[in-house]
Amino acid sequence: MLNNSQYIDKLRSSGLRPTKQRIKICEILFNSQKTFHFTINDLVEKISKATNDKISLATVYNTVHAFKKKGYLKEIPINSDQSYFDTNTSHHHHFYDESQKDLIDIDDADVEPVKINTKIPGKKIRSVEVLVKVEDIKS
Amino acid sequence: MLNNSQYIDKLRSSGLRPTKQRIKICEILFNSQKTFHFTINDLVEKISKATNDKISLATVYNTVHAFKKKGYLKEIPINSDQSYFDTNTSHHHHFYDESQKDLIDIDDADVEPVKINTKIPGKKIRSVEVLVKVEDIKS
DNA sequence: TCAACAGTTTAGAATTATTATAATGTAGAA
DNA sequence: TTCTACATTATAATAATTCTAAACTGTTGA
Ligand SMILES: [Mn+2]
Ligand SMILES: [Mn+2]
Ligand SMILES: [Zn+2]
Ligand SMILES: [Zn+2]
Repeated sequence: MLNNSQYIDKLRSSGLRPTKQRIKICEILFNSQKTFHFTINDLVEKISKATNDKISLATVYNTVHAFKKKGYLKEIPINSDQSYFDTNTSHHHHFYDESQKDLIDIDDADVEPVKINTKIPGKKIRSVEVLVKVEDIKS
Repeated sequence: MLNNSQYIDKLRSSGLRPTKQRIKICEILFNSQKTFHFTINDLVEKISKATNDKISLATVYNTVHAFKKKGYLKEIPINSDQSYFDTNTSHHHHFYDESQKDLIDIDDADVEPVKINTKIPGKKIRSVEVLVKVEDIKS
């Protein structure tokens, strides 16, 4: 969607230096029409397919965490050994296909707002996430 | 709540041999009035306080996974490095206090049923879980 | 009663995701 | 161009979890 100079602006305006590595990761994460879910490992593979210059694993972690902190990525709580990240930062919920180990967005229009009729004193709500685990019908 | 012979029956009827280690873990997990949440590490600490006989880490993992498979424990998807387990296997949702790293049950009466108006062909729903992340108001 | 077997436990090694370290490199300001 | 704070990197460290393979034990049925 955006070209490099737009990523550079985006990074600068976030207080992040537009380094080669961060721009490349922006291209991979934010160039596509569709949003998607990924693990750090997925991202490392995408990077190695997209470029000959390697980006170190530490930088991938650092960048993903920086983007998450800036709100450009969300981390999705799937109980798993690996963290799942989401380039779709709008409010939405997920199916998790346990047979295929696949995360699928649920269109927000398809979920009635979740009503919680209780609260915890001294705490404020940061997010409300619904995870619908599904599996093959036959199993 | 139950005494040892009841745990033995419970284990036997589940097809699990009632070994010393499993009975001890049953006592720790299911003897208390209130249900609770724990990590493997929490459980290991409880065991070492409750008995002089050590139970190896591998057995703790094996047993927790066996109990989960039998439906005596639930695993709660908090994105974290550690798995959280729940002795409350009835349908309910959670607050996760990000300031205190604390999991708190939400009484099921306090949550309106979550309505999902879409489905995935060939898949059936296994669970619907709501996670409400909260933090200190000041932060 | 007890031998035999399947299932279980165990210590320790292996694996995997993630984070820390500390040296080197670089973007941006002056 | 020079300087400096920030970023990247290779590598080591850490931490959760799983694997391995040998020793052990609950149960069964002769
Ligand atoms: Mn797990
Ligand atoms: Mn994390
Ligand atoms: Zn999503
Ligand atoms: Zn709970």
